[in-house]
Amino acid sequence: MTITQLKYALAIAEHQNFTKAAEKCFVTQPTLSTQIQKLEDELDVIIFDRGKKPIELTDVGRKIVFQARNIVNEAERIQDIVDQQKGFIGGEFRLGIIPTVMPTLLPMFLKNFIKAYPKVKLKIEELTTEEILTRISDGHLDAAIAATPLESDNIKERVLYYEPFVAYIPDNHRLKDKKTIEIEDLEIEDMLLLEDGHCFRDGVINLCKTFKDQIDDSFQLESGSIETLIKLSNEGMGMTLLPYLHTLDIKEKLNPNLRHFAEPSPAREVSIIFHKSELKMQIIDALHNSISGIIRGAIAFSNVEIISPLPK
Amino acid sequence: MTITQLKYALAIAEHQNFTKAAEKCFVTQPTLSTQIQKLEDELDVIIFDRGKKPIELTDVGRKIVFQARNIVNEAERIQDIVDQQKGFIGGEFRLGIIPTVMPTLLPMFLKNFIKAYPKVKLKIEELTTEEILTRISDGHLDAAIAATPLESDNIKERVLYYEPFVAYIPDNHRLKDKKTIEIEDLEIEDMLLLEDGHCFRDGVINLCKTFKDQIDDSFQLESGSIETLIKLSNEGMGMTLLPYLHTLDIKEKLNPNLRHFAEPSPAREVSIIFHKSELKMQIIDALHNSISGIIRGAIAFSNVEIISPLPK
DNA sequence: GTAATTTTATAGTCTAAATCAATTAAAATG
DNA sequence: CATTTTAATTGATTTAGACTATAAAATTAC
Repeated sequence: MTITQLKYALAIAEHQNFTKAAEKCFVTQPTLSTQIQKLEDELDVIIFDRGKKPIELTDVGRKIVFQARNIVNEAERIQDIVDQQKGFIGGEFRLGIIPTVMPTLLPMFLKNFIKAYPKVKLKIEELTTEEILTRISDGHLDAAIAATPLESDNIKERVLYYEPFVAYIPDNHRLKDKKTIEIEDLEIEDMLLLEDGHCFRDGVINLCKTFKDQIDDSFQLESGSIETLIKLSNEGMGMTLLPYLHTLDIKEKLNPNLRHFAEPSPAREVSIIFHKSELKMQIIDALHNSISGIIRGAIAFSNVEIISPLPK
Repeated sequence: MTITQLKYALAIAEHQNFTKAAEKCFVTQPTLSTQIQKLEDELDVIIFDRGKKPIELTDVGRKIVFQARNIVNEAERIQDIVDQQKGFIGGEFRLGIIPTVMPTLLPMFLKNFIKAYPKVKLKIEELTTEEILTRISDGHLDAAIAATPLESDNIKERVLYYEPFVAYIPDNHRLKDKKTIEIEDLEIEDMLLLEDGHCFRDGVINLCKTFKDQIDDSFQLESGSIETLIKLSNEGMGMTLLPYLHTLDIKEKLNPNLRHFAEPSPAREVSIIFHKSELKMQIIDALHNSISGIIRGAIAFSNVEIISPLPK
């Protein structure tokens, strides 16, 4: 049994197809066929059920592939150890970011980061929290930036910053004349919420929930972007809540519509999250430092109340 | 990087010697030399410092070998998964047993066990608790039978039975005329204790400690075997405590010297312990079942008070 | 301080294993 | 039923792993 064979098995399990898996492994398809056969012969079990199309794992196969994932992960940590020893910070790094963080945070730190760590090949994807969790678990992402705490078993979190919510009150809204908003003022019925893998949205719902127990989701409107949200709000669909960093680049003429909360401000916790195996930890540390440094100048709030992104 | 190379590195790290490691791996010494060189070339680090005799690990080398242990352990679990799937219970299994359990328990279950599981090649070693803990941690033992709880990080425990202590009171001892012994009767000064990787001995000391805070170890005598202990006791060196199973095969003429404790009897907890990775769990389960079944007839006590084997 | 011994590294050879290109076989699709 | 997709097979080629023999280096013995 070799690590290579296990990697092949993982690729086939993932793509459910020898040919595609072979491409991903940069070998020919017969190579995969023979290597998997050798593995199956050595263990004397059938791992893949070729009877079904697309190919499926047998029951043992599923367990073996799960364990193979562990072995391959642990094996990759050897290179990690060496990199750490050499102080080398580089290689491919796949980072996921949730939609409501992506457009504000990324421009702030990316330039600095690639300058500070030119050997790191960052591959950034905009993903929902849900997608992020599965992709960190299955090894397709090295880390991600999301609202926390998530309380997910296989995933560790390291807080980057706390981002207060700022209310956007359209003209003619009942709260228009208040200078600062109280949490008690929020009514889920006249609030526009952003669908964001449920995470930002659930955070806001939790905020209102403390004062309203019954929520009828059918009245809520969900939009795909902060910009749409503001436009809808301006057309009289209700007020909305914006993460603080988004308010920094809002058009100046709309600024009068922004209302800060009375302290402690409701806020979301934004963290870099990664698999508990702590693979590529040097790069995660580098990202952490890089982002923390940038954000320190932008967010000065200290007295905040964290809103959980989890439903209920 | 191959699993084989990692195994070679582990062997060399253990024996600090290429030649001896080669023998253990059933290959020639040049094979090890070249494979380790290939591994070092690929990772571009030096793992072994050949400058020193005996050979030493470099700092990175130590980390790499530690990780290699993880990888090899995880890799061996693949075969485990397959065995479990097939219901196969077999292969080599290295079991450690502490001295005060070995002579009584082993004859009781061994015959039955090898009959029930003929494919398991049991390798049994008599070891102290301390030796057992290091050998389970470094993978030289698959499991062991010892007094518990041990509260060791990497090790899981599964209780096999509770074994009460029985007092052995020599003729002319101050307690000779009591029918049953109370814990309060015990005096650490006239007690003979068996050195047993400190575990049985510490258990008894704990027992007395509840009534005496100061112990002067210089007065205590330690012997290597239960038989010697009884003889010394008979020569007026003091009373002693025997684990219940030992009293079953004591010579009949000495039986009058045995005194049971008033309930709840002080007892030791005897468990099968194993690495937290739960490798070869089917065999551990088989041993557990086998021993539990046998012991059920022999020990009928229920109202017991557990004495911890840990110092202090 | 040199000889003997132990231990690791190197060289050259052999064998087995891994991979590839080309082809066949089998299944799914249209 | 023909076409397409996909896995298995074949045979050649390259690579990797292991061996024997030997050299080099270090340690120990005398």
